Amino acid sequence: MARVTEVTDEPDVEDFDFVKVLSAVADPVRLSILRQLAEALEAISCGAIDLPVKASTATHHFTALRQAGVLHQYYIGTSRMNVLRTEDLEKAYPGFLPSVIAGSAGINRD
Amino acid sequence: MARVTEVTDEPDVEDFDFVKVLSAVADPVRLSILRQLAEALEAISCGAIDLPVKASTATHHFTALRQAGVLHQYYIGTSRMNVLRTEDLEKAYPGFLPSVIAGSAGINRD
DNA sequence: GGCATATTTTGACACGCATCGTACTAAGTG
DNA sequence: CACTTAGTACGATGCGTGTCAAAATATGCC
Repeated sequence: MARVTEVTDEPDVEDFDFVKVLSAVADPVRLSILRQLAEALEAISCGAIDLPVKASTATHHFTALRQAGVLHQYYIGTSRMNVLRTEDLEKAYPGFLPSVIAGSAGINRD
Repeated sequence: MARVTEVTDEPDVEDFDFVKVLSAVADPVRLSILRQLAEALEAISCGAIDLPVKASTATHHFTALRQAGVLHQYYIGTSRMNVLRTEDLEKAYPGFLPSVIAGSAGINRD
C-alpha cells in the first residue's frame, strides 16, 4: 500500500508573492498544465499531463508553478501527483485563477 | 490648442494574446504603473507616473504594456498620456485586470 | 539489494529581458 | 528655423529562462 509523500518547497498562502505567481503562469506550457488540472478536477501525475516539451523541461515548469504556490504535489508510489491550490489562490488573489484559466482557453495547446 | 495624436502599435481586442498580456503584467514596475493608472481614474502622462527606474527603462515597460493591449496611449502636446484599456481587457479576459490590480496592492512599490 | 517506473539534476546553449547612459526623435511654441 | 519639453532608440551588459540530452535520484516492489 503506497503512502502519500509530500513535496516540501511550497510557500504558505501568507507567503505568496504575486509577481512570482504571475511570472509562473505567464508561459504557454504552464497554462496548459493549469488547464489540464482544472479540467480534470482531480490530481494528475506529472507524466500524465500532456505537454509539448521533454520530461526534463516539464520538471522545470512544474517546479516554477509549485514554488510560486500554484501547485501542490505529493507522491503516490513513484508518481508525483499535482493539484491546483485553488482555495489558497482564491484566498490570496480573488478571481485571479479562474480568469487565468478562462483566458488560457483561447490558447492553442501546441 | 494641442491636438490629440494617437500612438499606433496597440492590438485590437480581437488580437489580444493572453500570454503576452500575462507576461506584460508579470513585472513589479509594470504592476506599479497599472496601480497608479487604476487609482487615478484618468489619463496620466508617462512622466507623471512615479517609477523606480530611469526614463529609458520606463519606455520599455510602457511599450510592453501598450503592445500587449493593456494601455492606450496618445499625445497631448509633448506629453504621452496613458489609460488602461479596462473595457477591452474585461471583454477579452473577464475578471483578470481587477484581480491583478487587487493582487498587486500587497506589493511594496520599490 | 536488484529491478522498475517516474522524475529530477546537471550541463550546455540560445535567446530574451531589465537595466543604464547617451544620442536621437516627437510634439510642440515663437 | 531655434528652442524646449517629453519621451524613445540604441548599444552594452548581466542575468534569467526555456530547451534538450544524459546521468542521477526518488519512490516503490520483490
